Amino acid sequence: MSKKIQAIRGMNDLLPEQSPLWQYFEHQVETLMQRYGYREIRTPILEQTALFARSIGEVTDIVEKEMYTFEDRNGDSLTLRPEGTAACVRAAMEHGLLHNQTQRLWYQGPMFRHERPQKGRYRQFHQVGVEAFGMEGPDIDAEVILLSARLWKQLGLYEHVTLELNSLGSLEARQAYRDKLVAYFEQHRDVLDEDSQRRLSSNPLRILDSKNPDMAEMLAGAPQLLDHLDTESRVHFEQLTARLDAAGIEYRINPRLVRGLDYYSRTVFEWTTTALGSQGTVCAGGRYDGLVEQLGGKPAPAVGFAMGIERLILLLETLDLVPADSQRGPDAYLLAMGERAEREALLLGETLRDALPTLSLQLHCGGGGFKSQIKKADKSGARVALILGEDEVEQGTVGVKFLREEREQASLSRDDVAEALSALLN
RNA sequence: GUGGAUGUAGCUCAGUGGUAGAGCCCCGGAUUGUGGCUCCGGUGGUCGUGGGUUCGAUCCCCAUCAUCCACCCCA
Repeated sequence: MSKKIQAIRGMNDLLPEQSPLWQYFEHQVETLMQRYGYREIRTPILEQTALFARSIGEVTDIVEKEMYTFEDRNGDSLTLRPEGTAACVRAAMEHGLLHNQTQRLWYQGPMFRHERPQKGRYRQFHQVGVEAFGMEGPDIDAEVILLSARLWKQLGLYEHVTLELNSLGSLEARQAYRDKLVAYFEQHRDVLDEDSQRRLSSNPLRILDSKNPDMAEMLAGAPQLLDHLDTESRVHFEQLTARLDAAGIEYRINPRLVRGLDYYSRTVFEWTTTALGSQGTVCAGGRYDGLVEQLGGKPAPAVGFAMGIERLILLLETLDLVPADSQRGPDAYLLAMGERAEREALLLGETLRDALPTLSLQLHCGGGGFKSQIKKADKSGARVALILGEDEVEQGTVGVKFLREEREQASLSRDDVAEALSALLN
């Protein structure tokens, strides 16, 4: 076993049994995006390392220790994208999509992070993301949240996820709050655990999120982010919650919700579930008004989110929300007995596909006895078996045996098989 | 990166210090051309890998790799 070449740790094969569920999910997403007027953008999975260092933040865990970074043959430092927003902003800027205009974009694809794999967390995983540029009001924040809520409703997940909401304020307000928070933590340095000591200089806001019960009391007395918002951000946040209230979307304001990426400001949100163990975040995002400028563009407000497809698929499976017809077999399975029948079957299959564009027909190949062929027809999940044996060849007919319903076997003339078959199946 | 659990047939798992079994799957037969149920038979494993203890290791010990779960972090 160990000598055999295996997939890279944390990178999974998606097997045929799984792919219908993925396709179902992807189809839901595509139509949803289309319905809200979002257009798809596809960017390379490799980018210059500097793009991520400059956007996500030099001292975040992602950039410090989780990126797949390596040298190109010419010495450039390249990185497999750990998230989608940076590349999306880069591409939009590069092609002038942000020039004095608004944009609603979405993307989908693999992301890479070198973390220890566990349930719902993989080294290659897939995200669907949404990014809206050039709109600074709370209406667009509300729109992307409503869009995600609609997806949960479509998938039957809405009752199983919770929306958590917070505001980080403007970059300036956040910086001021950060200083105040660090000062508070300095006073209680003896209570801070090892992780938090480390974060004190790198990402003090994250300390608020700690699960360590020994620090709970100290954290409860810490200055609150929401008390230190600048006026504009507070108004923005109030207008957002008012819009969500009007739309009937429930949420929980979580003053300790801080995102791990540096570029967020003002609105941040997460959709979480308790059904997946410790990887409970299924979708997360927020506003990142400063990022475009930070990456060298003309300042443009932006808001977006990303959802983890593996986690959502896992959730659908856990909650038994997999649509039943996603595993459907072909309409017909065509089997043939004997050399001459085999040759005719190949052509008959083509004839039927020509005449009936929506027909799904699987041809039996590889010979075998009648019994084994019909057994395979059954296993394929097909609704009918089309039988082309020596007798049928002789008589210029084809047999139609229904495999999943009590119906008499039919014999169709080869002259008008397509019409007759189509009529039988409807 | 840290901690814990687990690695035996394609899958789910038993099992023993004397080199292995079940169920499912797959193939064939009972039924010269009619599946799902039943019965019978068959294919399939260097017992994750390397080393150690032992007359002998799949079992005991060590290491290593992988998977899973949790921490951390995050989608």
